[in-house]
Amino acid sequence: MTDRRIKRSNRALLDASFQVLLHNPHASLSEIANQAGVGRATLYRHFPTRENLLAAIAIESLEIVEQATAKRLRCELRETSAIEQLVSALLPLADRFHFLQMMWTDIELDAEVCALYEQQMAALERWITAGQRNGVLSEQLQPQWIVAMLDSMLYSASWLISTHALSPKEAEQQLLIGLLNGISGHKPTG
Amino acid sequence: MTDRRIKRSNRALLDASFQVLLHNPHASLSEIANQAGVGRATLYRHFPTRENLLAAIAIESLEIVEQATAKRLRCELRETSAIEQLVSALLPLADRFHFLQMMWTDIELDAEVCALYEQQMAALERWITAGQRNGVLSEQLQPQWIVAMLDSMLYSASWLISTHALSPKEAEQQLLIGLLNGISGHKPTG
DNA sequence: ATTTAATGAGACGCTATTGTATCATAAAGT
DNA sequence: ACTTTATGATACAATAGCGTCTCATTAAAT
Repeated sequence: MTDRRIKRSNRALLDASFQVLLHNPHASLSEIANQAGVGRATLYRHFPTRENLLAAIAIESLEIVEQATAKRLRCELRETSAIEQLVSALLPLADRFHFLQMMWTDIELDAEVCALYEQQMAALERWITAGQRNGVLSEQLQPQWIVAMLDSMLYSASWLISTHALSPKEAEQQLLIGLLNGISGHKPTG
Repeated sequence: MTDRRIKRSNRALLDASFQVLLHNPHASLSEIANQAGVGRATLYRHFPTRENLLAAIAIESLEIVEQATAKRLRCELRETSAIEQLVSALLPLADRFHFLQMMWTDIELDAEVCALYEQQMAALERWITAGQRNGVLSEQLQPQWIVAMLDSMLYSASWLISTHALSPKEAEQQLLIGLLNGISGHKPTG
């Protein structure tokens, strides 16, 4: 019933377009098709319009993130190690965050993208609020600000990794210290 | 000697293009010229190419940032309040950071842009390194990571302000707490 | 008042990209 | 083996944006 070629082309296109657009947001659909090893016509058969393609990548990205976080977010946040684990799980996906942020202007009009995004944001905010109740997270900060910090620091980490300023290991370490303790010198040790 | 009209058109173009591109990165030069209340031909007389225009905005943005920070960065970082003052000075310029980040792919090829950028980054890193020596900033973190955190959190703040999720005042407060102390609950108070 | 030159309006050619349509081929399903 | 259909190649029309040029107008400089 379902032709294997469809799935194969679809994968090749989603993978290639993600990689190509990540490094050149202005890339034409021809370039993308070439990089995917697929005819331009085939690209249009799978994704009728450019917006459509971008939305598809965004949705896949959001689903990947969801898959990596869903289990962790389901159980209540009780100790700091859970945050460390979340960051560890999310950091390898920083490219996806990068893409979503970079293309936000183009994809924010898509209903499914928005729905997924808001859904995940809501889940994350609930998790964080629980963490605040449990004393793991500061109650001085608003949940949405903590979400924003997490998001933007993942982006920073991926940036520094991609420019080889930091190794992935270093980046993760720095991110956790900075996120959890801030940048202040250790005055609490007084 | 110098015709006032030149300066006036130039200002109108720089201001309008910054605002327009901030909200629609794909805006055409026609739209920009319209918004500036200037003919399209005039735009081309001032900025021969699109890249040229983008670079000009970037350079102006970097100069604005430099003007706002130079004095503060010149005197050594000795106490936390200096950081708070830097953030206060920088937060109103978050739109400029936003622009630079959003257009980075398009402007990173310009020599002057790169020079200004690296120069400011270097100054900031020196300031931070001094702050670490003085015990104001954590020595566990690499200067470039602290820079990245500052940058990305300014971006986050401007985002939340622009979406009306946080008021400017709230955003500044949350930013400072998060940046200096991190998101952890107060375990040091034990 | 006269000269200078920046501007606005518009026409023009050019290129790149988009999206559609066609048709032979070859791979997959039965 | 036979049928179905996804694909690749190609041609095509349509659009949009870019960059150049011209010329009358009008503001500014002297």
